[in-house]
Amino acid sequence: MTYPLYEAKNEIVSKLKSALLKLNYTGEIKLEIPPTGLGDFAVPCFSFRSKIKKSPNEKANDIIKIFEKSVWIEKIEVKGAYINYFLNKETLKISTFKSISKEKEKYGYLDRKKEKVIVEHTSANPNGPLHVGRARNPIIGDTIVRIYKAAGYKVESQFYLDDMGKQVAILAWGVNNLDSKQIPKTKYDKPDHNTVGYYQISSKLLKENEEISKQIGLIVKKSEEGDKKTIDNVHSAYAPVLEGINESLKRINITIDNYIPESNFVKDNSSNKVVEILKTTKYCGFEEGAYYLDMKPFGIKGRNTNFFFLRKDGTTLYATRDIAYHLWKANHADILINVLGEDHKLESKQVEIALKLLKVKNIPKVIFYSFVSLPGGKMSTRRARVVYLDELIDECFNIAYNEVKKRRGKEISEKKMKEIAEIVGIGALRYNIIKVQPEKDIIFKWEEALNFEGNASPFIQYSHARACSILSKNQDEIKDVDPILLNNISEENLIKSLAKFPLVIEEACDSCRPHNIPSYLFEIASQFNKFYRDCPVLPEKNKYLRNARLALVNATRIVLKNGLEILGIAAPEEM
RNA sequence: GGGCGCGUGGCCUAGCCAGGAUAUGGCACCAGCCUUCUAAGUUGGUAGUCGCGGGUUCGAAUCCCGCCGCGUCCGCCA
Repeated sequence: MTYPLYEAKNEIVSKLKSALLKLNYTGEIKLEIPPTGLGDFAVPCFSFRSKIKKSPNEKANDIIKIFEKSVWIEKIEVKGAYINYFLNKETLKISTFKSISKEKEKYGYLDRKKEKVIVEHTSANPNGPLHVGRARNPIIGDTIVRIYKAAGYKVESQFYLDDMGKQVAILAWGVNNLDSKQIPKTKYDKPDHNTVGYYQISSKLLKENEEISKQIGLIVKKSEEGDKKTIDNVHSAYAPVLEGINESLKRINITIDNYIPESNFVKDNSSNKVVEILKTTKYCGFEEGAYYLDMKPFGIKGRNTNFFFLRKDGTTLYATRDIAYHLWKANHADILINVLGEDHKLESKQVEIALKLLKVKNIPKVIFYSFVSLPGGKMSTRRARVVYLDELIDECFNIAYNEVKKRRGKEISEKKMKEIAEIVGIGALRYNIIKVQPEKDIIFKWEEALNFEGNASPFIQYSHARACSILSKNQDEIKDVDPILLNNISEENLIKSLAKFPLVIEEACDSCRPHNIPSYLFEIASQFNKFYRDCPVLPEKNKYLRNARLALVNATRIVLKNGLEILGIAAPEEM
């Protein structure tokens, strides 16, 4: 499928190319979006070179002299060093309407591609419920999954399950040795919350009691040696935690396609194969029976640049198994994306270097996010200084519920109010996290997380509900739609923005910027509300104009719904 | 000590990768707009040395160098 603005851009670029050729100008063509009122596309002429010395303004004038009008270009202007292009409004209106009404729930989505993508995200230690500190991970990850799907890729999400480490060993020891009476009751009757107490108590005991510390160490060692009984025992300890995590994720519209246990790569011996190859590289070093790679030649700096991949007792380390996992992933997909906390930056770099030494071509693209911290500092499951994701979800629901009750309490049923509150609350949560660039620090403040006004999901959902409300009140068939009749400035701006949707998806995907989607949807919702203010739809007497406006409302509804879908946020028909 | 990331009105944030036209929007605050399609909306206003100092350039929030602040990492942990 070819979307309207792609046609327009192609036309400008190809005409510009031939103009430059004729004039003997050289240089790269950059299409920009100019400030409001100066046209739809702009080309700066600073960088064009010519034999005779001329100012950018003179060059721009030379170019537009030989530029012909066309289907897409209605007007060309020179302002300073810029050529400003004004699109033919009729062409834009007609083709945008045609495109949206043809593609419907697929509008904006890009052509199917052959490549398969694996997105690894969340991968939390299954020792307790997800907390807000790492809550960005599933939300960023799942949004990336949805963006890549919208961009036409086949996508699989994976949760790398750390079933061998010390964290799960501590948990397993607790489950095996502690009496359930010792475990404090939690306010959530959920398997992950019911289990985390074992972890918290045994990690306290671990510090105080050397014998316990030894026993936990033994669990780790046996796991790493691939002892099936131990691995199964650990599995039954963390299984309820994982079940609880899954439940929470499901509530915020996230499902993981596959859980990949770390122990797989010990069982199948692939981590040992990684060790054998790494040992043969010239960067390999040996220290008291343990093996490492010297990372200095690869630009890694710090107190200690040795990257150990084999202990003196012959067992592998977390990073070694991670390398084996990536080796496996590289053979199962064309594009790999990892969503990781910023604490994994060094490890991720070490894995990347090792993969290159193993001649792996398919190196993952990694999105690092900064931790969400509390006003007093960072969160910690061990010290029980946490806000759990479940608490945040419930708070979002409660606030949303109060809002719905305040506004609609007299009109709609309790059940309906709860449905709406769930949709609005979850939306607010996901939107608030995804609208900020992953690498920015977030200090978690309840009043900000739960602000439902302005640039927040309820605003967008509300606009969608408004559109649905208008459409549901219309009894007549929407036919003979003539978009050319829509010449109010609010209508024209809205149509232009609707036309941009595919470009936004492409950009969000190519540059891995999930936060582009929320800002685009905010733009659409704002413009729709301005249209709503300026252009009455149902009361409009002229039936042709009324039909065209109804079609515009429907087109907006489609874009809002499709866009919210990419964010994993439901689009309610009423609020 | 070193590496990496971040620093934009009182608070939050876009733009930075690919330098370019009056720096984007939101929250809060002030003043308006509901007998008309849901006011979770909308109009206007107050508010900015783009952390600081240099440099490159016709032009720097954007690129380069130095410094400051915050986060994070530098385990035979995960």
